[in-house]
This record gives sequence, C-alpha cells and structure tokens, in this order.
Amino acid sequence: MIYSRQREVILNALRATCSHPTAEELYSAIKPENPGISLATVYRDLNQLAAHGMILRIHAKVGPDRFDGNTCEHYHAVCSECGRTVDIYAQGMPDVCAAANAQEEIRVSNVLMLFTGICKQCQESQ
Amino acid sequence: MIYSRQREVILNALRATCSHPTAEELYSAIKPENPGISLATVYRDLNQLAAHGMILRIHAKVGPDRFDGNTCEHYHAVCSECGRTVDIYAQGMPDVCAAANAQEEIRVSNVLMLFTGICKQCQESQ
DNA sequence: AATAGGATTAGTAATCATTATCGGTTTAGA
DNA sequence: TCTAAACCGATAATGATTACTAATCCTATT
Repeated sequence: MIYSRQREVILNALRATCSHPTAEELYSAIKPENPGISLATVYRDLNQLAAHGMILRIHAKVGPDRFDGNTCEHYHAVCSECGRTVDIYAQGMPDVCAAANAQEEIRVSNVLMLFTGICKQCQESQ
Repeated sequence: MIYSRQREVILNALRATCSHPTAEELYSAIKPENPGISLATVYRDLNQLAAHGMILRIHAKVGPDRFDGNTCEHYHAVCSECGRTVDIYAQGMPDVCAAANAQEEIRVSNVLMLFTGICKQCQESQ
C-alpha cells in the first residue's frame, strides 16, 4: 500500500475521535479542510485500512458500518436507546473461541462480539 | 400477531432445514408449492417472526442476512473459505456479558457472538 | 530532474439487500 | 354476517456500498 494523502487524512481523522464514526460522518468531518475529497475514496480507503488491520470495522445490526482507529484488543457495546457505541476492554474477557473449539465442526480462529445494553446516560434519564 | 397462511409456510420451511438460508433462498424453496407468494412477504414475515423470538437472524459481515428456525440458545460460526454457517452450542460458553458489565459504562443485557474459522470439509480439502 | 507504470483519485452510475407504499384480501371477534 | 385490523402481492423507493473511468499521484529507475 503506497502512501496517499487522502488515506493519511482519513486515518488521522479516525484516530482523532473516539466516537466510532460511519464513513459518511468521517466524510463530513474531513470535507471542510479537504474540499476535493470524494465519499467513494473514504469508503475505499477505510476498506483498505481495515484490510491491513490498521483500523477496526464495527458491523452492527442496524445502520451503516462504523469504524474505530483504536486497534488495541477491545469490543463494542451499542446502546439500544441512543445508538451510542462504547468500548469494552478485552482484559478479563473469557476465551470463548476455546469454548467454541470444544465442538469439532469448525476450527474457530476469531470471534466478533457485539454487546447490547443501555448506557449510563440513558439509564440516568429515565 | 394473527394467524396467516404465508407465515406458517415460511416458518415450517425454515424449521425443516438446518442450512441457515437467506430470505431469497427461502423464497426460492417455497415458491414452487406456493406460486403466489411474494419476496416482500418473506422479508416481512421473517422480520415479524424474529421480532417475536420465534426464529433467529444471523447478521454476518458479508452477504445478506441468514435465518435460523432453531431458537435453542446457540451461536454461529461462518467458514471463511466456503461461507457455510454451522451451529455452536451455548453449553459451556463462559458468561461474557458479566465480564463486560465489570466495566460500568453501559449495562449490557445481550451479546451477539459470531465466530469465524475454517470448517472441517475445507480443512480436509487443502 | 525526467519518465514510466502502477496505485490512487473524484465523480458518478450501478448494485444489492431490504423496506415502503398501496389497493385489494384474509382473519377473527362482535 | 359485518367490521376493523392485520395481512398480502406487486412494484417502486431507499440507503449503504461498490464499480467504473479518465485523470492524477507516487515512487523506483534512469
């Protein structure tokens, strides 16, 4: 993957936030300072960055995919009230892959875990 | 949810297979014996059945959603080679929700776990 | 510094899964 | 039987994402 200006801008913008933006949101954030950039480029570069493990893709049940510039091992929890996505750190998380491999039908190498719940703010405003 | 002929047909067809079909696949399977049925009805009824907990929706990273008529607690593993979806039973699976709740940012009530790996058949054909 | 070839880009059209719409039909309780 | 709500088939519309194309950028090699 050779250097490209746009990809650097996209990666920096994603690393500068902890809001797990969608491709569209990232595009809107970048656009003012990079008027020429195309939405297709944002999608393309996010795909490449994710393929190279430089960012994470969050494929939730509802709405478009979200992205995360923090690649330290962690999971995500989506608030069912407000849709906000928060980080769940991996430390202390039991090894579910090992448990899955107790069944022999498939050799599991990876899990996607997506939690659902109600975030602190939404709990308090009830 | 009042009774409907179409929904019964869809539910029976889904329960009769263990292949985790997509809405389209289910539609194709049902069509010959129910020529009048509409694809929109299949989507609509699958949504309702899932909303009532009578079937499961598998929202994988690639391809359209798949459905499962087996609602006993279990998870799914998708083969990254052939795309086949197999069942992973929940017994012996550690409680990751409890681990996630150790962090206070959100009160987690549910996890979606989707495993990725290489299935027996694909391992053997290598 | 010039150049060549591949990678990348902007802009837009196309795709694909899914949902919305709408006029007509079925269901179930009064 | 009558009525209101739920349901249906057909098809148009939507929304996220990808494909396409000609132009531009990147980088290694002259």
